[in-house]
Amino acid sequence: MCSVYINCLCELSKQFMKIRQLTFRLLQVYADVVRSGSITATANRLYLTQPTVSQQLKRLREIVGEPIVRQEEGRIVPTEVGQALYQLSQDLLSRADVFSQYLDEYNSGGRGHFSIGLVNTAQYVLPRLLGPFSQANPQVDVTVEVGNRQQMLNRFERHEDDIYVFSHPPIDDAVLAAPFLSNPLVVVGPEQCRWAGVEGLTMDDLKEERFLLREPGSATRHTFNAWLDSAGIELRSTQQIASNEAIRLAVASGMGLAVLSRHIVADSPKGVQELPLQGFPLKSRWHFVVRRERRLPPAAYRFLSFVQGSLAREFEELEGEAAVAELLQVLKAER
Amino acid sequence: MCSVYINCLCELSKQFMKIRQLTFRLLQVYADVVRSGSITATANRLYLTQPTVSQQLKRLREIVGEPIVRQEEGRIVPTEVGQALYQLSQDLLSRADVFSQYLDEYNSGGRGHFSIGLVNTAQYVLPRLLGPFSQANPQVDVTVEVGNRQQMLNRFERHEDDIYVFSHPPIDDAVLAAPFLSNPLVVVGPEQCRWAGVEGLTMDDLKEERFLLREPGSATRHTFNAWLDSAGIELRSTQQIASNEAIRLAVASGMGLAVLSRHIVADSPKGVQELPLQGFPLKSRWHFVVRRERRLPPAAYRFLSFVQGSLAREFEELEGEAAVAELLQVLKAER
DNA sequence: AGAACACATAGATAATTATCTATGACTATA
DNA sequence: TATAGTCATAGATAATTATCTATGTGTTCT
Repeated sequence: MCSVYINCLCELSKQFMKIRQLTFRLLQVYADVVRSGSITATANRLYLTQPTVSQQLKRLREIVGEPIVRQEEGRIVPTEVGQALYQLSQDLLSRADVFSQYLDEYNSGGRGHFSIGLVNTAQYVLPRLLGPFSQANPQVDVTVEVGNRQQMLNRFERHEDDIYVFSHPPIDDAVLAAPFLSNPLVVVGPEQCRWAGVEGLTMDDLKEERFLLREPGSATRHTFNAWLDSAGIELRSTQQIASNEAIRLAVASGMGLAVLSRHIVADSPKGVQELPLQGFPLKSRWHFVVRRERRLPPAAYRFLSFVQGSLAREFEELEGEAAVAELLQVLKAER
Repeated sequence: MCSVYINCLCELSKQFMKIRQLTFRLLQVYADVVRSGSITATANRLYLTQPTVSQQLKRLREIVGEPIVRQEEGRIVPTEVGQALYQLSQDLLSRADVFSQYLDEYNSGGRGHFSIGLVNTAQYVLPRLLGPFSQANPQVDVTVEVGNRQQMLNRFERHEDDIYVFSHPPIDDAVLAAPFLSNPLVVVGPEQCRWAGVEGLTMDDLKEERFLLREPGSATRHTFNAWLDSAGIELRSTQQIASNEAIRLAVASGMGLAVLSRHIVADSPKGVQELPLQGFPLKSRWHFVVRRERRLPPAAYRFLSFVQGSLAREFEELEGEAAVAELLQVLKAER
């Protein structure tokens, strides 16, 4: 038995407490005995028999290596060492208790940490969900990661975040996705765009325009391309710009038109306007994406619940709310 | 099995940590794993096998109810809960360590408490031992009880103190006594006493004098009486006074003569002087008295050692030092 | 791809712990 | 001085824990 080695090391210096055998149970029992001054009373309170408690005390005494209580006028009173031990017990037990409370909070999701990875476009709406959530759960600490679709896919592959937001969830069996919010894509032009007032505007009218596009990995671009393909249209002139914000500014300064999430336009409409192109807005939706195998931190779960409770109210997204509700169901079942 | 009841209470609220099974050993192992980031390394360091450590972690995980570590790039890293648990471990272990140190100090006698019961007369010399001891051992807290012989005997009977000092130790098998310091009894008279210069002064000369005596229980009185008896002398006139100090003052004011410990006269010689009566000083000695069955607090043991080391030096009491050394031997053997 | 390493799991066993019941000893109190 | 109450001890047993060895499963480095 290996324990021999270590015990030996301890035994040599003789007077050390045999700390390795010390359990919180013993301390609990001991503390109660000191408080009640009676072994029998403690036994009753803890649903034990009196000899059991006596023996626990004996064992604790052996662990400490010193008498810890004595009987005095019918009461059990701690010796000097016993008093120090009692203080220790109180101290240790209350600390363990604090930890236990922390665990509770952690499990309820009211405390802790989770990280969420957003594709660029989503950063315009997620704050509207995260803000109120953080307000309501100040002890929860959220990390928000933002990147373009490819970067987010990389993070996703490496399991780096707890929740992801994609327009087009990666196809993967080990993944759960819930479309929680519609993300209408609209065509935007500069403020004084000549197409603005045109009724029944079609893509045909715009084919001479230059279109400013996100990089090929981008979901917005992908959706737009798919639509162009299905409509059999090819753009005459395009230019690639890496950020939505840069695109908006470029559009405002008259460099061309663009397809953007309507949320972006709503968020910062300066210098641009939505054009009433037929067939638009293109429908698309953001999805919450979580990995099946990854145990979702309770705080992340709580966030999803929170979102589920506010989509209908704040965003009139009944479908989204239902989808998130279903996601939560599945997660709960798998826990 | 009774454990069922309590477990049930816990199980109902579900997420609580199973604190009763938590041992310090587990925390030690866990803390080491977190520090080293490796199960195998910890196993080696603690002279265990790798599976043993793995299983300890598993058990700890079950106790906590949450995953506490995960493997990440070959290292074991704590989860969020695991980090909190690690902090807890450190905290608890260091507290237990402090207690362990306290125990050491207590056992070495360098810290703690003991009480010593003195008969009145001894209070004139014991401070000369206790003072330096306290100075050298500031963490030791000594209670000194003082009373007349009868009062001390009562305390002794009730096991109220750790060490007693008597001139005449109570006869009791369960008692160890070491005569540590001589206590010469001398006859004293007022400063201008006519007997002061007389050569070959005998009791016969003094039989007309009034003698001021302590109460019958007193050792001083007892010794004096025994001497009177053996010399076949009966005193003409006596008066009983309860305290040595009061007797000294009474003698100084000419109320009579008295037999007192020479230490008292040495301590406060004002108004009195020793008379050169033949046969005096009467020999007597103070004894340290301890009960065999009572476990002497280490601090008390340390005090006796201290005394043993200073008697020869400070009091030229070689015999006393030997007697205390012997006492310590016996105590050590009985521990 | 193969070797080396790190961890997990299974199965076995010895040691320890947690309990109980029964009984004995001591101590107050009626 | 009975009597009741409190604690200690003994003896028995079930449960848990601490270990090991052997083996399996992934990573990581070459």
